[in-house]
Amino acid sequence: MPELPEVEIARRNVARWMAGQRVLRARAAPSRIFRGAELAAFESISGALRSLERRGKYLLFRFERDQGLLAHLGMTGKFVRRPTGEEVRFSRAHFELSDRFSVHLADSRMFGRIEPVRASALRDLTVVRALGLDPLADGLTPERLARAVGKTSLGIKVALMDQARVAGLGNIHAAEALFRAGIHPARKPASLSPAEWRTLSRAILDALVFALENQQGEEIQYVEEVGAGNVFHVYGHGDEPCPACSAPIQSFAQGGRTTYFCPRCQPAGKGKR
DNA sequence: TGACCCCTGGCC
DNA sequence: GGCCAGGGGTCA
Repeated sequence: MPELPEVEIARRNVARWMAGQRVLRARAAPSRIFRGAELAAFESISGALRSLERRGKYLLFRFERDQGLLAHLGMTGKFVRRPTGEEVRFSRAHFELSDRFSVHLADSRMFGRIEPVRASALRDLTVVRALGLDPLADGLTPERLARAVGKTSLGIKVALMDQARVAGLGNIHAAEALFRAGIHPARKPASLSPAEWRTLSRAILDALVFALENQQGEEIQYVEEVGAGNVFHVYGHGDEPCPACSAPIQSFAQGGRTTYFCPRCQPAGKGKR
C-alpha cells in the first residue's frame, strides 16, 4: 500500500488530528504489529504529541516525557480518526484523545509495525539509520540520486525500491517515475547518462508531488480501493494504451514484484540492460 | 539474487 | 477456488 506520498499524507493528517490534544489512553490488542514489543509500553503513552516525523515510509512519533513510537503502515495499514467508542474494523491500536475522538491504526494484513521507543532514541534505531536518501525530506538532486543508487547490477527500478538507497519509493512510484523519465525499469544504473539522471531526479519529484496532490482528504485511499479511479500512468494499467503514445502498457516480474512500463516510451536500449 | 514467508481481503 | 496485492525480512 503506502509509499512515501501516502505516508506523508498520513503524517499530516495524524499531526493535525492530534494537535492541541492530549492522549488520554493508548490501547492495543496483542498482534504481530508489535513484533514482540511490550504492549504495556505502548499503553503507557499519554500526554501531548510533540512532533511527528517521516523518514522514508516510517513515522516517528515523539510525545512528552521522551515517550516515542516507531510506526510503519506495511501494505494495508492506515490511520483513521473516529469518535471514541466507535468500532473500527481491523483496528490494532488506538489513542483516545481529549476531544473525544480516537486515532486508530487499522491494518488488515498486519504487515504494519508499531514499536514503542524512547523519543530521543528513534533516530538511532537500526532500521531508521539504514534508510537512504529521502527525496522530500533530504532534497533530491541528480548528483545525490546517482550517488544514492550507486554502482549496482540491480535493475534501476529494483535499486530505486531499495530503502537503503532511496527511502520511500515502492512499486507504484518507482514505476511511475521511470515512466515519466522514459527509462526502462531493467536498465542498469551505470548505463544512465547525466541527462538521464537529471530527468529521473525530476521525474521522481514529479511523481511524488502528483501522488501527494491526489491524496488530499481525511483518509488515504489505496489504488485497489478506487477501482476506475486509478490516476497512475502505468501502474495497474497492463494492456491498456499508454497515455503518451497509446502503445499497450506491458508488465513483467522484477525483484518479486510486478513492474509496469510502456515499451515504446521506455525502450530497453541496445546494450543498456 | 531469487524464493519464500508473514497475513487477510477482494476480485475474476 | 485461485490469484493477486503498493510492505519488509530471512534464507540459501
